[in-house]
Amino acid sequence: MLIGEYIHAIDEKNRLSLPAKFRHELGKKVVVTPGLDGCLFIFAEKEWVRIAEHLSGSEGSMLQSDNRGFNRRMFGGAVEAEIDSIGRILVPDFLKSMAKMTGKVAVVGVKNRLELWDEKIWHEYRGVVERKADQLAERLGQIGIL
Amino acid sequence: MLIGEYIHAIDEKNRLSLPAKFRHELGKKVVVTPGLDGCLFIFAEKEWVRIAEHLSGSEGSMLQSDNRGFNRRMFGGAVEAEIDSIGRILVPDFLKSMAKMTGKVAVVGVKNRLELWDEKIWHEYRGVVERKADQLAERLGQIGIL
DNA sequence: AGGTAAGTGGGAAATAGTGGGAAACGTAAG
DNA sequence: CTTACGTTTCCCACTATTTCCCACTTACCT
Repeated sequence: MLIGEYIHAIDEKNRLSLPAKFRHELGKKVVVTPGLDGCLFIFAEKEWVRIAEHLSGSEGSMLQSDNRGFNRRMFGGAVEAEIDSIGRILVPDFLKSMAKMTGKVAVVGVKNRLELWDEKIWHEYRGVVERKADQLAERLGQIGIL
Repeated sequence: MLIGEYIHAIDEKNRLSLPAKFRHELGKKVVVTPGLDGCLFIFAEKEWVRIAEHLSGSEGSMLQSDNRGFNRRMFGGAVEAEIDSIGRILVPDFLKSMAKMTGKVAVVGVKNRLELWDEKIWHEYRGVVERKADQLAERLGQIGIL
């Protein structure tokens, strides 16, 4: 399971080190796609296949036209990336700019995917979620944590 | 069952000794996550698996904004930590700063989890709860607990 | 009072992350 | 067809961080 948060640098050659902790689970090939809320998603190749099937299978769950748009963005923007010998991937310019990445990037494990955020945007986002304490507590209660 | 309160030091390498009393019940792997009211939660690995399963209940969750925020906090904020040979774990910087930890940490057993508090914040919090104790007791009585 | 267990701290070795340069490749112009 | 330039890919080296190991101190139990 992919969990945890790491701050890494993306350099002028668009190289990004994936945290060592994630490498074994990701394998050597990953897929980078546009994400939601201003981040990018990274899936292990296997997981991507599963997700892709699932997305095309969920046609009924939203309006047809919305579904088409979502799929075009997801699939059209997706890129295969090899993890090189020292654990880095290349993030193409168009994805890098979609996520407004400038230097420092937050690499966040969210169960079955990684998310890439511009560091500043990530911290703002996290702050917003944190302030919704009531909702958080309620959901934790539902799960049986509290 | 995890009960009791201990004050331990967290050093500049982010190492924190877990009280010996808790070690057997926790096993050798634990998961540290953001908690509520400014503390961190620690779960035994087994307990975390149970929680994660509850969280990943619905597959459509990725497509709903509230779920994304909640999952990002729960999974992105969580970290697996091995208890080393002398009973210490590493608390990553981002969690340490989320809980505003500075040197002394209160390690509190709360049934199925541990909570980590900055010592100062913990004592303030406990003071507030103490002052509300009468009201709490009355409520518990109404519910029929006491 | 001595022995054992627990908590704390520091140094050395290993690893991870970053950056730069050289080689390979492709493209375009001469 | 050749050459020059720009881009991409691969490889190496440096630095910072992390991890492991050992030693000291304190507290507790016998």
